[in-house]
Amino acid sequence: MSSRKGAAVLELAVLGLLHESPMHGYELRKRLNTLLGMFRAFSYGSLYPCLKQALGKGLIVEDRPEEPANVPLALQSRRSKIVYKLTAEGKERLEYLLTEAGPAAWEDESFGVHFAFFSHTRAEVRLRILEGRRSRLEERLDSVRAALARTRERVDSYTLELQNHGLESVEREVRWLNEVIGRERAQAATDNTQDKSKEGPR
Amino acid sequence: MSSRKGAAVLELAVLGLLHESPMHGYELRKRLNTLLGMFRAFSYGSLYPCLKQALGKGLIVEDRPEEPANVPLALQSRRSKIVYKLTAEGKERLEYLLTEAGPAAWEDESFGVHFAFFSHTRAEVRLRILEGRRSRLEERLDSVRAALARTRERVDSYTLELQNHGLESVEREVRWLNEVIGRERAQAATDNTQDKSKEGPR
DNA sequence: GTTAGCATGTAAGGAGTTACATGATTTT
DNA sequence: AAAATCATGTAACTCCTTACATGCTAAC
Repeated sequence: MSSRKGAAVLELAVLGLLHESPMHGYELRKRLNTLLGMFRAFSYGSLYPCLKQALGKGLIVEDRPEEPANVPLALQSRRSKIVYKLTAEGKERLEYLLTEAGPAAWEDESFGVHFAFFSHTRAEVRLRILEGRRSRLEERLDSVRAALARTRERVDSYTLELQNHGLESVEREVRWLNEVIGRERAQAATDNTQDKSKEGPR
Repeated sequence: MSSRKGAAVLELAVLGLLHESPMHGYELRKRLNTLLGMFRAFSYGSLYPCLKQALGKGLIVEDRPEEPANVPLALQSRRSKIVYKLTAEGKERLEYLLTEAGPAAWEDESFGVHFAFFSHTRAEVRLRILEGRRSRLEERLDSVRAALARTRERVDSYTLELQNHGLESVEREVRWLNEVIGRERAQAATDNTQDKSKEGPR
């Protein structure tokens, strides 16, 4: 019961955004829902507990605005903006989460968040996540296509329409992944040749 | 609040599939994940409890295969395929669920299932769901586009890439909805003129 | 006769939402 | 001074997954 697994996706998103700049919860949520707006949305009911937990783990610290010292305690506003910022541990944790290149990085719920912070991810890890995502989608395509081929007879037109739309959407995402992977590889090749002349620092 | 909300999506999918033909759980799950394979997947851990609940509500009945009467009880297999089939109440419930034309029908998680069974849905309800879905997506587009316009300066290239991909995916879905809506309207118009000559039933 | 796939189930728990409750600040 | 929006927080609940546990049936 002691070791929490943590709200993987939300935690990563929060740490990632706070890495760019300190923020308070309300703003964080807006940025979050802009960043991932097309894929998912979070409510305060999950954000604040997540912040609280991250605080408990020492990943972030509160930065409450200074009250002037001469104002009596009783009159100080009991509620004010709380700006959170990343600690060193938080940065470490963020880096760790970004380095995980397993299913946890390429499933539907998490892929978007991981991609959004690719700038902070090593090129090698990026490639593995992109390829993992691609094969995940291709598995799905294969299994649905196989099933479609098997059930040729029963054709409800709406069901078919939906499945075709789904197939096309996923095919489209695979093409996009191919483009991105292509660019990544080209980039990696360039970096490698540069490394040869410059002698790469790990 | 006495009325259960029920596992809306899964319940609908189960009733819808059982309406087409009786089936046992294992097969149901496979059909489910073919039907919605591109959008979501369900595990047995949610399917069986759902079936149990539907059984309790009298929406479906078990159809255990007949054991030959002369086999002693002790030897009868205690475990066999359980074929479920829809009851009259189940059909009513299915029809009710398919008639709901609110957010519950056009949100991300539920739209696919509702669409899949559009054959059993009245034309008027279909249109409202399709339009509801479309405006839901357009809201999302607007809000993300507005946010993008506001934060022009800060351009992380991966974040931007992700947001653009998301926008394009959703734009594509809107175009698809437009096509479907167009076809629906044409169909409705045809049906109306036919109704004039034939005097429509119910 | 043992692996692989078919088939049914349950307990514990994760990740999030909804609805509520409250306070502070800005706009009209 | 009212209304809108910014801001923080919690309790109860929902829907689903994971991991486990079991048994049957066909194929090798």
